[in-house]
Amino acid sequence: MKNDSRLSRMLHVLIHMDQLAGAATSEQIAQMLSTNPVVVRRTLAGLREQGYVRSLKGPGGGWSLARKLEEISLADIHRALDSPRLFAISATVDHAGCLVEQAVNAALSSAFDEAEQALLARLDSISLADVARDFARRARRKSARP
Amino acid sequence: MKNDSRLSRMLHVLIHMDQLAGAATSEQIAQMLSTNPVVVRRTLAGLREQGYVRSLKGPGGGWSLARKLEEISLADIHRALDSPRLFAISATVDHAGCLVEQAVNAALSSAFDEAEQALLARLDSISLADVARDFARRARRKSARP
DNA sequence: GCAATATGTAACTTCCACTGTTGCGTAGGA
DNA sequence: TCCTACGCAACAGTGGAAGTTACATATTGC
Repeated sequence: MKNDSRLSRMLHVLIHMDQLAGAATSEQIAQMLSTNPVVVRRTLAGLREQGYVRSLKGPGGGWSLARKLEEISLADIHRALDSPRLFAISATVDHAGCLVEQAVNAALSSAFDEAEQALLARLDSISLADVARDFARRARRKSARP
Repeated sequence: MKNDSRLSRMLHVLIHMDQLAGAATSEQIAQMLSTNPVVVRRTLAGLREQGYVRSLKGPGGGWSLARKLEEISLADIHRALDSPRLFAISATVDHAGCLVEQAVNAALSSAFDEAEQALLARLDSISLADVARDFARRARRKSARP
């Protein structure tokens, strides 16, 4: 299976947008991400629906933040992307009546559901501002000792 | 992305194998799983390498358990399948030098790595015998109140 | 030895969701 | 009006699990 990189990419973009003065075009963002402007617009559209970013058409237009980084958690962005599948593994339901299958699925589901809840709680506890602060720290460290 | 169902399927099969008296052919197992005998042999081959099952050729041959269910954890089977990717989401590494990307990846990686460790620990704490006992409980409940 | 059974394995095709691309429509600024 | 930038539909590309076909090999039982 191929991996879903939308969450990672969108976080990356949002922090960059915060650093920029004005708006960024999907063309510019696509270059940041080494991808295509259409992919950028497609993915950012979900974030706009949830009010995290704004888009403007025409010259001088582009994308900009609609909220402060402090008010956005990593889990918010995950949800804005329509909560994509977190796990690459899942239970089968080939034989709904098979008690063995039910027992296996119960064991797996409880483990995976728990892991998912813990992970989402963790992502909810991290704001984009936290990440931006970590970025700033890395930038300082780099300029101090290049 | 399509989901990986090998773990779920193999657990299902192993419990069934424990219930059976003799060996099960890949043909029979394929019917249990609604799949193809070749897929079964391909997947069980990994478990055989790790000593969890045995296979015999010729008439009367087939697959059988090489260890007690008590001695096999769910994580053991996951590892015997070569530890497939657990998560459908991953970080990008398009710009190794971008400090924003590094900060984002650090945040995501720590959350995902933690979740993975917790999940694997949980899967390690559950033995196939535990699942078999749950199966037996379900069977009793069903026969008591059909 | 021979026939039947069952695994072992290579070499495909199929399937699915994210990703990438092209093309065209629409809105806004100068 | 022209240029810019987003909006969106409709594809093709991609990677890995799953499915399929074909054939080789080993074992049992006669």
